Amino acid sequence: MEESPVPDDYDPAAYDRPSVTVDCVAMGMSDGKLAVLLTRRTQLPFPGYWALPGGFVAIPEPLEAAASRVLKQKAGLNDVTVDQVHAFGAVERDPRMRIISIAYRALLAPAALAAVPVHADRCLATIDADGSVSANGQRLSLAFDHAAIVAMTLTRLRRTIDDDAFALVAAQFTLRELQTVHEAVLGRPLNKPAFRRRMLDRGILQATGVFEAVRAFRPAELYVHVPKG
Amino acid sequence: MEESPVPDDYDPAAYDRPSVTVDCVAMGMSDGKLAVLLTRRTQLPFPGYWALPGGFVAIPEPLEAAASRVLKQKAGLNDVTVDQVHAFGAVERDPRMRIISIAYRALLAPAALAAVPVHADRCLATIDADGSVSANGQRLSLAFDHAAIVAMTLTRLRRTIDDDAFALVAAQFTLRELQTVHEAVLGRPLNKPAFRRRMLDRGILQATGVFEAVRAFRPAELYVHVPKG
DNA sequence: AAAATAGTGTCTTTCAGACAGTATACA
DNA sequence: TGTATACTGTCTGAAAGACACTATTTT
Repeated sequence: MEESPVPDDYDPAAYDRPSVTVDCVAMGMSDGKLAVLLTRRTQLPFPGYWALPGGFVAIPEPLEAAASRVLKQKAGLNDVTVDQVHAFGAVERDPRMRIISIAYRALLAPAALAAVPVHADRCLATIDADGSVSANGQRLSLAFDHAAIVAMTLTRLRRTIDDDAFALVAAQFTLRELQTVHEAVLGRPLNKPAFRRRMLDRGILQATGVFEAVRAFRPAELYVHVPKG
Repeated sequence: MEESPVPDDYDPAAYDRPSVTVDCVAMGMSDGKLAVLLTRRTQLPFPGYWALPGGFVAIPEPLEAAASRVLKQKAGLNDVTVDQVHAFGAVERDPRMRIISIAYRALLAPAALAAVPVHADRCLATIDADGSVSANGQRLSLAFDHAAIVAMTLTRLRRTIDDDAFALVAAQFTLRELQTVHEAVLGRPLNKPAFRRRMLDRGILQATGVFEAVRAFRPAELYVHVPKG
């Protein structure tokens, strides 16, 4: 029970190695709902399916750098901060060969999301309250285990939404916009006075004295996020 | 900006691949403190350093299976449930070559932990409140980035201690024992009446009517954990 | 003035911390 | 009876839900 088939002094280069990829869950607010960026596959496996943008990790490349590179190459997104979600390593998750994929998530501000061109092979799909993905009211079947990746990413985001919501609004935002982000991510309505109290009591919001562009009715004050103190 | 150096139709087998390992943070309660199982390295790199038990992932082997296998081979632990913590992929984390390591944590009941034989090349170290690791009051320098792995594992465990504490006590336990686990993991004392109320109000504890073995003073009642309802 | 949204005051409930008290075991 | 621990009663304060209210803007 004590001897390993992989002793410390063994040369790791002698082993067969799995391939390692990163898959990116790039999310943002679109039309009041949480959206995720998908690319359409053209090759086997899963031709024609929607998938998360992903790519292989190069040998001298840190994992986060690979995820950032993928977002730049596949969606034209520059300087995106990514956070690791989970490593997915089921043996049969790719039918071709053993591929371990490390999922990263990116939170895009409204302007960044709107700047991503959408065309036949790239779309913005909605993440529903149950973690499923849909477009035009139609639920999508994603390639590989990407549905599970999105679902787990949503679960994680719900735990950290108090801090992460600021990455999903513009630099200046109204409390109603912030509440909409929370509601879209959590998948349920929130109590307005309680939400405002809770946010303002945290001491990380600063009123600007400026109000949003005039709409049909009373405009709301704009706030900025000042982290820490 | 649109063309990737790793197009979908490229043969992934043609790429250089990193090695992939798992490292295991096997934790349990020892002497009222949170402890972690370490093995001493005998080979380069980091000869003589304490390290987390780890090993390479085989091609047809799921990641969780690799972590379980490592714990069986390196510590004689059978049927251990493991949970993924994080994938560590800094380029220089192993000076020999590019190795991406996926960290798993295991929670050991007191009996399982006590059954692991400790000798010159295996020890139980204490995880301190700040996430550092020490033995005999002496802070240890761990091999590779294993100190960061332990620290992140502790951070994660603190978020889920309400559910995970039951894996760190025996099948029957007193509320004081349960509180000691919470306090050891959180690194701070807890209010006794509040803790008891909170645990009992969850409806997942069942009093057995049996009391612990008589000690110097009044013995406490034993409880069992009944998940869900 | 009507309509619609921004923003607030306040009641109630829930729950955790604090602290003192009672209960039960052994020496 | 003393001592140390198990366990509980109750006060207080913090924070969230609910709901109605006031405030401000355009039409």
